[in-house]
Amino acid sequence: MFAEVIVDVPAFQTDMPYTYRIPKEFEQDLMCGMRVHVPFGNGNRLIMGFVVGFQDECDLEEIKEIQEVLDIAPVLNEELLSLADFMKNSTFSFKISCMQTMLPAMLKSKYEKFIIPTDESASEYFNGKPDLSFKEVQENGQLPLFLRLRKEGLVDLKYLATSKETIKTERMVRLLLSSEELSKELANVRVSAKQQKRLLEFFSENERTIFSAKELSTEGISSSTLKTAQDKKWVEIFAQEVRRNPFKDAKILPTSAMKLNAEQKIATEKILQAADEENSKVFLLEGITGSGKTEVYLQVIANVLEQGKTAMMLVPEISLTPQMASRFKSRFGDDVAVLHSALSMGEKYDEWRRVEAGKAKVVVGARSAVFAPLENIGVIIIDEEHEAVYKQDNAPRYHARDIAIWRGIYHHCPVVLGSATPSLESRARAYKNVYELLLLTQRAVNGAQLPNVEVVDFREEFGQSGTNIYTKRLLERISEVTSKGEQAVLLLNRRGFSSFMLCRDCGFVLKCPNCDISLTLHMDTKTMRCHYCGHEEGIPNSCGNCNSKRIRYYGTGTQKAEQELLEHLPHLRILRMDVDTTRKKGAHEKLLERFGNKEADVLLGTQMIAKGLDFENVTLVGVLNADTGLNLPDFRASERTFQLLTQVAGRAGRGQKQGEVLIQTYNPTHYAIEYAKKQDYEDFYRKEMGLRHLAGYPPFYFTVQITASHKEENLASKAMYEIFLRIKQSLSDTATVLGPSPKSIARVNNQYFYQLLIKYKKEERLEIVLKEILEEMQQESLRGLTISIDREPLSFM
DNA sequence: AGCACGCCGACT
DNA sequence: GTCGGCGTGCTC
Repeated sequence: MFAEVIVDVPAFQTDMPYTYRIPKEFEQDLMCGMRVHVPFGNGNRLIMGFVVGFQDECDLEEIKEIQEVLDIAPVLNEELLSLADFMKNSTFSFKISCMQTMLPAMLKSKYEKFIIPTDESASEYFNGKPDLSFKEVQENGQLPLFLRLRKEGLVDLKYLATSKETIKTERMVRLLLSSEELSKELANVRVSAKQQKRLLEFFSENERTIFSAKELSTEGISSSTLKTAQDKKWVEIFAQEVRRNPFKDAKILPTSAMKLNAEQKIATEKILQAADEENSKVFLLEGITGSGKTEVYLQVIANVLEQGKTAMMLVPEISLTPQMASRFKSRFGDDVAVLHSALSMGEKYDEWRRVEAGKAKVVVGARSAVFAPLENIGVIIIDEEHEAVYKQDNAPRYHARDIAIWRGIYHHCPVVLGSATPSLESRARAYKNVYELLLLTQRAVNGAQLPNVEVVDFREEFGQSGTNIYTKRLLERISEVTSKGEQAVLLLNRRGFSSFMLCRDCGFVLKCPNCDISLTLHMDTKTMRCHYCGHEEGIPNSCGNCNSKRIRYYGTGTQKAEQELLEHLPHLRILRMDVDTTRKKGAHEKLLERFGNKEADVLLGTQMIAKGLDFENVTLVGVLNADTGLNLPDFRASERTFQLLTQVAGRAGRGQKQGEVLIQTYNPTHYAIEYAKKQDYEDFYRKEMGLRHLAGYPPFYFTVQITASHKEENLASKAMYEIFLRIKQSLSDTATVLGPSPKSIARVNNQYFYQLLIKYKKEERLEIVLKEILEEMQQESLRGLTISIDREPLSFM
């Protein structure tokens, strides 16, 4: 018997199954979707691979044998295996990358290399150790020595592959004595053995016979005491598997379903009807902020669970919306698995395993949770479907929405895309009845109204209030609202900005030595860091160009905004929420909890405060600078600005009290701001669609971005030009190609980047042509050239 | 990706 | 002469 294996070598030449002999002892049990370790290549280094098929015979001359089987059950089921095929084809990426992306990082293998003696005469170099780490030998500069020894046949290389997965265990103590034996031992115990006596007493006072070592230690029974007791055969110590539960300290109270209004009811019923009919249609749930989309999700999921099915819900980044996670936990308790980036690798793995074992029937998570190994899915929901984070911006460049729709078809279940400000792509599909549109036009809380929005023109205020962060009008409103005991949320829009260092004398900006980009200031680590290659250096105190000491650091701006606000309104209690204050695990939740407990009057923060906050005492939302981001070279700049303003405006007036929103801007007449003021998505949609139509952008056209990179600039540009010609001749005349052009950040990690953008309506051969190009560019033995293809890119920078 | 092989320039 | 630099081809 032979197995087909996809090996962990993400490269064009190896992106295919390799055949391996199955050891006799695994012939019966090896299944598709299991992980194995196999020898690969000349040196027979060990690497991980996934079994994807079987063969009875194989006519290859040399066949190697599977070295180790890592799983007792497949980690990728049949569905996910065929999803990997879909992903590979639609994102132009390697199969192995797709498969790895679908699994928690803990299931990745790590590889190590050792040098071992093969002859006694070599033992003098090993200091009595059985082997030496290759890496350490290399770092010590001893590599040439050992390479020579290897040529003489005295040492050899040994490869080791290990799965990272660990199962957390806890030391448990079980009493082995009956109650009679216990009292006997207690009577006999020596007076000097105080600790042993304490342990016996503890067990005789308690009914339970099993305690964790941790519990006992809080009772003052140390682990050395336990060891002695174990030697005396009083107790047994054993390891028990424990779940790394990210919610173990959270206090979560159960909640029950709320009453739905008429619109919510219709939406819920339509979705449930599709679920009943096993209809894999896609709904676009367009509901104004505060219209109770979440309650619709919750009731749909509750109903689907009652039918014995499972459910999945994606959110942009759950750590940003802890309120959402706890809302799900409150309603569904331990049926919910939460998967998001703030969890540790172990926590993610344990949540994943609960899903895989069928113990969790609802998955709530960020982008990659779309691959959760749920079976029998009854509904898939994507909240805030317009968010760009649903698209992964490195390979495989998949969009969670596409994966969700694929899985919906596989499971015959509906997919719900929810948003107050749908992406134009989705809204246009609803218009063409590809998706079914469900509208929520009313705020769910009885009597809650959409807030009044006022636009304040910054230009008229310039220099008046002694600050260029706040207008007089906004300061007045903050003062008034907070004096009534109500709260305010202030958004500092940082889109398209990062913190950098600038010399006031010569204008020098500190840049990365490897990439054409300025270094970003990180106050938490006190370093300047490159976001692209990870290069790091200390914060300079003089200019590297002219030696001037007059250096200015442009921070996130939140500190400055806080400081200036305090200068004007010194009595205010301000909570600042930005990268600096939310770095620590759980800090985000804590800040929000404090704000919810009214420990502060004002919550001041960057984009992260725009989403999902639901505090009924917030009656004022201020946007300090609405314009940032409007002028980015991105055709979605207006859409993004409109979305952000609408989202943040939706934080006001969620309870009975009327809310108000104040938008400070230099562009009061820009349509994104005018429509945000009216909170009118539909009008914005029509206006923006008109502009996209004129300019020939999505959703009227599909887009594909091709990027070529090489460490020699002319080779990158030459390759891109060849690709351009090749594409141009194979496209119909309804398609256009923009470029080729150097990327706006032309050099990253000492590689030069060139790109082009294809806009097309219908090109049936495009996928094939792109695959051909990828292959050809490999075979031209243009070494060091990397081509990447991004379908429907969300950023053109 | 990463390993071995093989072909050239810079040293003992 | 040989050590080790990197370009080339291949991995069941």
